[in-house]
Amino acid sequence: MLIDLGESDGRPIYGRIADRIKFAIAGEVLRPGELAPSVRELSKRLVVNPNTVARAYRDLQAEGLLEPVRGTGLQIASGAVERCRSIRVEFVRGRLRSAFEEARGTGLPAGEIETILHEEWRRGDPNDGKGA
Amino acid sequence: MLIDLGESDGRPIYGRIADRIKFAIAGEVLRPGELAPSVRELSKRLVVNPNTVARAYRDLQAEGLLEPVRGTGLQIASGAVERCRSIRVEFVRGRLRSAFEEARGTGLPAGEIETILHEEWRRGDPNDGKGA
Amino acid sequence: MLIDLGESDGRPIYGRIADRIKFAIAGEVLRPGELAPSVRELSKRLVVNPNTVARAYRDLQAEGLLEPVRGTGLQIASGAVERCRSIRVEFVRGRLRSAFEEARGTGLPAGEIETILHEEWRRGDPNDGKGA
Amino acid sequence: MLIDLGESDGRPIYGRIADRIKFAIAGEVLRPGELAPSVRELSKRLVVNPNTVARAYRDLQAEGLLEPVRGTGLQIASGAVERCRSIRVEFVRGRLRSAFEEARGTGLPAGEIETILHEEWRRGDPNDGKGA
DNA sequence: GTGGTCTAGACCACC
DNA sequence: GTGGTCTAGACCACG
Repeated sequence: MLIDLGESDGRPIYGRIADRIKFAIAGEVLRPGELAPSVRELSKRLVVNPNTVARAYRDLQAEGLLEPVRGTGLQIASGAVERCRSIRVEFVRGRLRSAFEEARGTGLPAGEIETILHEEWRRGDPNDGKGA
Repeated sequence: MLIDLGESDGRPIYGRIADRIKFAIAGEVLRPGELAPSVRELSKRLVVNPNTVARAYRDLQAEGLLEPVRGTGLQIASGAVERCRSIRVEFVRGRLRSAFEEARGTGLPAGEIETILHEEWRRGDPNDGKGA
Repeated sequence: MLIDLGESDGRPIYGRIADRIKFAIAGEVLRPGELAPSVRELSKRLVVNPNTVARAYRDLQAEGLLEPVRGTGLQIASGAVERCRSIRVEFVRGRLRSAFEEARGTGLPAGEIETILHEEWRRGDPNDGKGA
Repeated sequence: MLIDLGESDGRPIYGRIADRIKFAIAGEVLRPGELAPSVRELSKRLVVNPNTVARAYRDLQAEGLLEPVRGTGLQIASGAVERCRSIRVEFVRGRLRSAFEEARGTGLPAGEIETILHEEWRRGDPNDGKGA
């Protein structure tokens, strides 16, 4: 799970870690009541400074998605799934929106952008070319 | 021309200046052989430190889009238009690709992402609803 | 290491710093994966403004010789040694070529230039006279 | 004569113009008592700002190689040939010396530099490969 | 007038 | 601690 942080596109590592946790909650890979992976373990797995993971967890606590359990660790909060689902959708929406805005900002004709859009969208589609 | 840098989205100013120049070259607002606006003039217009503009121009020189003419200014290089055009489409392609990757990384079902994609794409389309 | 920038021959400081780093990489004084000296440290050692060192490092990044590691420093890139080696010989080749062109441009007979060439080449040769 | 200034290697134009004049005097293309080309004419031929040519001529006057003749122009001074000859040799010597110093400064083994040196020297030799 | 170099110092995000 | 961004202002060479 969430071993990979994707490309280092300039976004802070802690933010990407937090996002991954959110998506894992939304996808019910992590369920309410379960413990999030420990800071030490996760930092080893990601080959990242423990402080960085701690920072991600701190942010998640601030958002009410993780709750500390004394002497045990951090537990996924009860209402977390729903909140993460909408976060997830809004995340996607925001990314797409700003990508489109930037693309249009170049002055390229919309048709040309749309062509690229189709190409790139298909490119990552695992079902593409399979059949039907 | 190119007076506006758009929203301060966190990207560095010098990068946005460089982009504007690129798009101006690609759109033939600035043509090869012409001089780019002087550092001092542009810095006044944008209410920005001259060093910031200079940095943008330096980067553009490194990409071979501007050429210094001693004591005169910076001239748009001869092959600049073509290079800018390709830079522009690669820029768009890259943005879309990483947006899609991030969107897929959330674990949202592809169909749902596609829905959002359509919504957001139409949202910015100035011609939308015209033909209806 | 690389404490000395040599004579102030009119070339910009940042360029000489960048050259030193390149030569250090080519000579494997700095190896891929290691961190380059920090901007602040090096600027102190060279009694130079940190921005000046930063500019040198920025140029080296643009050449793909250094890679940023967030919050940690700048790391010598993996392919850097080879690239530096070729940079180094191309540097030498270019200097010699333009020196020869300029020399020929004076209209001095080639034989006379060759004489001076031999004199000057021997002049700096530490082994000269040894074998005699 | 001296229509070409060679590559714009970063050296100031006025300096290169002055050099060309010196070499022309040394090679007796321009002889003492003759008039140097007028500022206007030369600036047109070189496609250069007249101020730039004027600056070169000013420097040459300061060195005593050109003398103003009232209402007529600038005349090559009487002792100019000899002085230019030695200037020419020293110019070549200086260029070669600094090129060698820089080449050695890279840390490349002397043998390797010498190889490049031979290659580059032959490269510009018009007699090379002709025969004998 | 032009760009280029350099200094000094502030502020930021990240690890 | 690290690098990155930006400002302010001085100084230089060139045309």
